[in-house]
Amino acid sequence: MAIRVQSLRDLAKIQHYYGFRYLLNPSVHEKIFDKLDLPQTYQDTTKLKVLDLYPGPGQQSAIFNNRFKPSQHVLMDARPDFVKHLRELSSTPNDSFQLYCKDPYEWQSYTELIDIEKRLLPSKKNLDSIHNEFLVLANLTGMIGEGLFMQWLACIGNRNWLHRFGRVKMLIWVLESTAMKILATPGGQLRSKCSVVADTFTDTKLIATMENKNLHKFGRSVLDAHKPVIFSENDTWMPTGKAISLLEVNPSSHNIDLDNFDYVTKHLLILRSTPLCEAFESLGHGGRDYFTTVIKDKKFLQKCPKELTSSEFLMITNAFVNWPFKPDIYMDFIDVFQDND
Amino acid sequence: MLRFSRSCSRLLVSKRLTSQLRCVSQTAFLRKPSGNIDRLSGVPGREDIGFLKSSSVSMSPNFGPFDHSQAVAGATESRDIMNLWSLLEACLHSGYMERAYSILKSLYALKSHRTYFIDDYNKFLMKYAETLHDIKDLDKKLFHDIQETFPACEYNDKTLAILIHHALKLSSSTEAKLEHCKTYFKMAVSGQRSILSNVDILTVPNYKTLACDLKLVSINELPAAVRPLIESGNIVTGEVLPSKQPSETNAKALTPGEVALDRNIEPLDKDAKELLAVDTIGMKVVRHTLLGLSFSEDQKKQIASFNFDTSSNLLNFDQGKENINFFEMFCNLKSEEERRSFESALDEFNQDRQHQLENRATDAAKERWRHDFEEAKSRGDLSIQKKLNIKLWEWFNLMLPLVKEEVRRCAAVANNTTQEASLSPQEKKQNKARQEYGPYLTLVDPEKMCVITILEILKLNSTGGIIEGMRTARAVISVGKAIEMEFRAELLLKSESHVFKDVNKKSHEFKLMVQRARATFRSIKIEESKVLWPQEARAKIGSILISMLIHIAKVKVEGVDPVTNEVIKGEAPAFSHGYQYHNGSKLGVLKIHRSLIHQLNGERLVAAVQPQLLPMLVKPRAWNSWNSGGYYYTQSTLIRSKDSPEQVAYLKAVSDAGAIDNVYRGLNVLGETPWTVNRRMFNVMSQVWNSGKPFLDIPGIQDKLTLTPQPPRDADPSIHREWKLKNKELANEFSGNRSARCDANYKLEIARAFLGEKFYFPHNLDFRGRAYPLSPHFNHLGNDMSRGLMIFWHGKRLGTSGLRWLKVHLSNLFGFDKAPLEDRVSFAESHIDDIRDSAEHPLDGKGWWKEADKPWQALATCMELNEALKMSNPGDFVSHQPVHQDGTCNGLQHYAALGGDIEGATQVNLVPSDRPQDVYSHVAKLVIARLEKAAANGDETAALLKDKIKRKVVKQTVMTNVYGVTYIGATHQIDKQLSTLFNDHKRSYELSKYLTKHVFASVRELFEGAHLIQDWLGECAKRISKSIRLDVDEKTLKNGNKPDFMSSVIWTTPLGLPIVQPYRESGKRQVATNLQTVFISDPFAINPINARRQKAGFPPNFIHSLDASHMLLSASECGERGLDFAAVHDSYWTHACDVDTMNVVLREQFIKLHEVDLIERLKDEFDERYKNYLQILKIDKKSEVATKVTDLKKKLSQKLGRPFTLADEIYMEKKRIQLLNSEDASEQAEGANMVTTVSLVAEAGDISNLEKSSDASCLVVLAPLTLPQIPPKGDFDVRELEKSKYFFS
DNA sequence: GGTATATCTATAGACAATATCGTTAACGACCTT
DNA sequence: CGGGTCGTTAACGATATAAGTCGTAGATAGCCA
Repeated sequence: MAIRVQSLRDLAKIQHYYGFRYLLNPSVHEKIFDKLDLPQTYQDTTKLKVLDLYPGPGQQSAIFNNRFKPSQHVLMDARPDFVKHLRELSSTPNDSFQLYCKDPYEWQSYTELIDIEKRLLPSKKNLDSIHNEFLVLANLTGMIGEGLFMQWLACIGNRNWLHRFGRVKMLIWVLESTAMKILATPGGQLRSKCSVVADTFTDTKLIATMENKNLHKFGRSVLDAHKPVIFSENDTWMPTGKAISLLEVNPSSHNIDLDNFDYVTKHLLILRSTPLCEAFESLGHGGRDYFTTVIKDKKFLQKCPKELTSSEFLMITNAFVNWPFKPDIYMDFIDVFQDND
Repeated sequence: MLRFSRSCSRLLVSKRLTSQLRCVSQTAFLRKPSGNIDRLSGVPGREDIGFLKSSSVSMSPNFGPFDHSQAVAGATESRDIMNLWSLLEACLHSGYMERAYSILKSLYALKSHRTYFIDDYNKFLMKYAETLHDIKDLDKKLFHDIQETFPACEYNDKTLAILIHHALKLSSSTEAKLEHCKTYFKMAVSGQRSILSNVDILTVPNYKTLACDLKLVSINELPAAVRPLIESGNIVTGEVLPSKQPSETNAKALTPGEVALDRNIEPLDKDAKELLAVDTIGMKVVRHTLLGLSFSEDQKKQIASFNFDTSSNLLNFDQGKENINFFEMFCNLKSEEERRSFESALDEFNQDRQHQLENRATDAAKERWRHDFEEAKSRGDLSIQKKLNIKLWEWFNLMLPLVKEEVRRCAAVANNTTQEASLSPQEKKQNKARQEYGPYLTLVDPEKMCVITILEILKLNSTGGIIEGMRTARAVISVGKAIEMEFRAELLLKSESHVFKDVNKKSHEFKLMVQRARATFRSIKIEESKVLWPQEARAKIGSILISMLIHIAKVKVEGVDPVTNEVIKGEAPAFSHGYQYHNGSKLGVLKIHRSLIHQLNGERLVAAVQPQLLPMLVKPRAWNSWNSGGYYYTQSTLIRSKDSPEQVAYLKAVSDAGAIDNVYRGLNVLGETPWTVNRRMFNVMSQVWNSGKPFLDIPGIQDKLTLTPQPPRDADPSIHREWKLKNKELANEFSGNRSARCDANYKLEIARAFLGEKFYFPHNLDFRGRAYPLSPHFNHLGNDMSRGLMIFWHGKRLGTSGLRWLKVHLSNLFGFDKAPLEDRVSFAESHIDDIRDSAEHPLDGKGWWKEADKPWQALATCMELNEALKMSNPGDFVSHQPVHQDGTCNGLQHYAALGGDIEGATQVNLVPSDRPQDVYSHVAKLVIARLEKAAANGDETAALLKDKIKRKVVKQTVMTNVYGVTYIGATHQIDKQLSTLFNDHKRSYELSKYLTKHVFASVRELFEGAHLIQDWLGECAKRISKSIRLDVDEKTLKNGNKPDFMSSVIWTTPLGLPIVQPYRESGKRQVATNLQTVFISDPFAINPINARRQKAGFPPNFIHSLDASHMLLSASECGERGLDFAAVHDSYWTHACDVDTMNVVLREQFIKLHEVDLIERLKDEFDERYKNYLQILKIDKKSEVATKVTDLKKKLSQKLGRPFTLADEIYMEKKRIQLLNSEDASEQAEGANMVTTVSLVAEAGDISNLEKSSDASCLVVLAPLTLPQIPPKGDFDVRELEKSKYFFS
């Protein structure tokens, strides 16, 4: 039986949105799913298991469920007002549509769901292709959203958390500003560590985004390449003043040590506009001497970090790993602020 | 010609400071004295210990308020002035006269500075004159400048002094000299005497010429400090005149016998001569005096062979060498008279050593490196693991040419001798930067700069939470500051030798006179050096030097090639500049290479301690003004308030009015107590230290930080997170241990240097008036270890009472301090065997002393007691051990006295009683009672905890509760106690949180009165910090109804010290340096206050200001009675035999302090100080007042044709007050008739019942600032405590 | 219905610092009337 | 000679960074009479 799809007006009656913003207009959702062409990945939806994180008012969950009829659809949310609403929604006699009242922010919640209570048991797939039986939906448009997204990205790099099951596709709603950071291109204004990491470990696409005056900041190339569905802010609730975007994250197959890569990109991107030959010195004692010896390409050494592609960063990381006098990357932190003159 | 007079340069400086802080504000009209303060004088006939005089001064200050209006109009200008000054000074001393001249022009352009401009011009003239050969040129230059370039500027007597000095120097004939000087003296602004008072310009020979040769002035007109020098007539010739009775003050310093010795010094000098031929005459006398005393043959030999040449015999930082043991010699002397002459000889010797010490520190370090290097070279030792010093010497030699080259370039830029055209754009930029920092970089000898840079960087290792390095920002500032300090010291030394040049110090007595004259000279000079380099300049030169060091300093390194697994040797920079992230913000770090770190752990770096941070060998310069006292060659300020120009201004005003002499008196007593190192304790500690093992609070040697093994890559994120946390914890512990060991090392090494020496601690105050020694590493406020290392230099016979107190002291140190005194005595007596064992076998015995609360001090006391008990009459033992008397929860004692709260007073032993009350046990009991009640109601947590509550659990929290500990802080304290009982970290924290609530509630219950006062203080602070002054600046109000609050809480302590809470928003800016930009705060910026900190800090700060007053009062009284006195805030120390006297004194002083109702006086002071201030209130929209206000606003808004803003409201009210305070009766009437929003609210009277919090139904109004009613005072009479045995015990 | 209490959410701020980039103000050279 | 225009640059301000904040104030709900 179909899950109830409600009007924006009705859903807006839920008292607290906890700073999150959701696309509620069903027709836009349908348009998005048309564009996503999920059946191509999930040919047999009877085997499809979906983990729906921060489903909130559950509009997208309902539409998705009605459209693809996955074998299991777990909605994880712990926020009282939404839980109340979702409980009603999931009370329809549809076994696959299950509410799990735990906070998706806690790693603990997943361990309990999967390893302890064994309520959701995704299959483990190899790294040859995108996981075809497991999908993650999430809305990270709240305050903690950006941080959580970055951590999930690290999980993809480490192949832990949900990504231990394989290359699990994720459809994630994020703030437009976050999406811009993730999709920033080499040389671009917003190029930063997270976009390099996203480039390296995933294939990420902008699927949909909210109409606003900042759209152009995505860059023509991104808009042209991804052709996102554009929707109006009136299709969403609640108005937070910040636009939201939907990203499709496809983990790529890779075999890279995240920690070293992380260290190198983090440090180089601090001096994002300094030529490499100088910026290398900030990687450790004698960095300039070492890297300028190892890397012969003079032109490359004149480039600056913000212009580098992910594969160039990879190359530097490899050189770093082979450096006999490399610093201890795990000592790269500050302890408590203690000051005494 | 408009003339203004200034009698001496000190005044000049003070005026100059005033100008700097002065603000062109019209606030005077708001500050009509109301006579409120007069009312405060209270009981007639009671003496004023400072408050009355001081508060009346600070109430109507001669400078403006500190807020945006100051910040914008005044402060930016005063910042400009300060920057220009420091640049002017730098250029003058670097010899960039042209640039200096153009800076003068800029200074001249600042109108508000105009009156003080002549001082700057004089500085210029002084330097300029040195380049001339004919006095006429100087004359011409001056009159050209005064008439043409700076027409609004008048010369003063200092200018004339400069002219005279040069006239004497440049004129060849006596006639010419006479003529010039005559002319100049005729031009005197306020008399010849005034000209002659410039001892920093006129040299001693000048004075002599003027007085003796030219006979232009009479000897009586000379400044007092110089007069004896001239009178003795012993200037250039150096001939020893038949000893005339030395004039005035120094008469006492010499006994006739010594003078006699002076004259027939030859025969005795013979044997010494073979050993050392370098004694100066003065030192011969010292040696001679010493040899004349009744020493053992051995000691006489020591003295005879001791090198009294101070430059080669500063402090002994050498492990192998044993310095002469003055202390032992002193103790062995039999007669009082001998001891006195010994001390005066030692003091004289130490004068010279202190002088050397403060001036030669960097050279000493460099020499040590060179020495080690050459020694290694001669041994042919070229091993890879070179000794640290050798490495440093190599770096020094590599760095020096770079620095020299940079200095050269800076000079070239400054002299415009670069070929701008031929330079690349980058070099042009560089040169531009050089123009800014160049003048500062060319002041100090490049060699010294190199040494300073290296030392500073090594010292900063592992600071700022960076594991193997330091923050860049800190490093650059530290280096810059160190350079500046070096410059100041050199400058002082240079100008001193200028003034005293040609003065031959051949005679002993003459030397003493010179010493005295020098002291006067120094005081003037130090006070004058108010100019500080801007942070920016410090950062810039620091970064230049550091980047050069980074460039050249290399270390040998080993690493494993990850591919081939071969061990590879190589060379890497010893320092590396990089960044780290913390919470998403970047932090510049300067990392030190591991191999160097390793070496640093093993070696001692003590030579790096700046001498300004060591105890002094001579009595500190006595405090007599807000910036004069402490060390001889470094300026220290009375109050440590580096970033609060506001407090400095108040302090200055009060100090100039002479209202805080009581503070100076107390502080000087603290500084005059001589100390020495407890040699036996030092030996025990050294032994422990050298073992490298952890012992008591000394951590063991640790090799390097090893992190826990990393979890597998695909482990759950939570596991990764835990791993990271664990690592942080490890690193924290590691660096904690390292710094603890490092700190212990500093202490021991300093102690080693001062073994057998007599030393003093110069003190100053923190912003609340609490006294701290200026030497930070080694002082009696330190931990148990440093306290155990120190004893009084003077010894006093124990006597019966002393012996008893010594026993009590031991018992107290064991934590057995809540029993009646008799019991404590018997506690010690029952452990006689343990005491002997501990004293005689500290490390290989039973180690009873280690069980004490304060083991090191306990051991020291055991040793002292043991020695005493060995004697047939222990009362005859001469004891050096300080004995402590501590208040029982001193904060609460003050609260109880303030509130007259009998219950509280009883608890903290203000009320006489047979046995001491133990607050902590009492609170523990209350907590248990509460928990039991809760447990009975079925609270499981309570049931679980109720048996766990011990005195110790609550102790710290009760103690810190008075000092405003936060809920979180208290929870941590309790958790520290509980976590030993529960294994589960999280669980114990939960329990602690629960328990904290109950402890707080219990304390509150027990000290009801104290908490009422605490709340009252807090509420006052809150209202004050949320108040608005009437004449605020527009900028303050820029954001609607949320103005920036600018008023800090200000009060006057009973001793008259004005306290300004310095809590303001940080206001930092980015400054570009060579390495990176650094984020530093601008000391001149006046920022909005931090209301939360103002509120949270006030109650404890107020109490601290009281306990500080009590301490200083007790100190000066103890000094008066001839006691040696020291204090750690609320713990008072003296000789065992003097404890009884001290106990009387401190009780008297406490009573004296609290006889006045301090809270009432505080409220009156607040009412006066914050009169006419406004507060923002939210009241019920529907109330009558609210409607009136709304109507008025509407009306005015229509009239203005725009919304009526908060700024308008304030402006209107300001106008009204102005009119009301007017002299003109019609204006007064007009003011009385004026209706403003504020007047409407004020008319309504008490509107506290109308206050609302909800936003919807309330109206924001301005109301006059009112402070809450004082809580009622209880019946406790503070005089009772006179008889309380356990008040302090 | 009202008020004392406990829990919940929203919210700002301390990004306890620095590199970089865009905008604006200021300055100066040059040209035309 | 004045003024206007254009170009350059210094100066200032804004923004992003990393990636398990957190403390608090204010609102709301749960409580009782």
